[in-house]
Amino acid sequence: MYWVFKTEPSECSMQDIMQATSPVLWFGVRNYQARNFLRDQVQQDDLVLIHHSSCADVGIAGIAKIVATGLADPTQFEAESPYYDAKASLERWPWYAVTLSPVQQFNRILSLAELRQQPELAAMTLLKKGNRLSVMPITKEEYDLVLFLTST
DNA sequence: GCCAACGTTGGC
DNA sequence: GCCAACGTTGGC
Repeated sequence: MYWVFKTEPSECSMQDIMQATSPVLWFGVRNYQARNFLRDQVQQDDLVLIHHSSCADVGIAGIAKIVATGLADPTQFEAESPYYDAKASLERWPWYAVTLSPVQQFNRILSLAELRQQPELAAMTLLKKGNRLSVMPITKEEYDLVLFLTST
């Protein structure tokens, strides 16, 4: 499948994924709908558009590939972490993480305004007003069109 | 910094 | 189980 992951570049940027020497752990999802996608549908070798959010240059920065799925997000067990969840135990934990390897960093950030100019992308969850999901499925057609835009 | 939109909480 | 109040997200 194809996905968009929302990430704050101050935590995990496309550059971080590019420069890492081993797969990067992508963690911090604390929304049940996004968690369910991550747990139940994200599969090894799926391709992911990496969207930078809450930053100066908002938009899609590149592509990563899923390496491992079904991992426990370690931060849910770390009391000092902002992602700590007191209800999580080693026997029973709610929050999942995956690892990512780089595929390609785009030569520019594709802004939301630019994506919105494409009528074929209007159905993308990422472009919906008020959307807060950090893990969103997209169609192959949407994925291919985003890739095409980076070549224009 | 503003504010719309959404998820979560908690009183009843 | 409803729903108002509250907190958070996130683009602008």
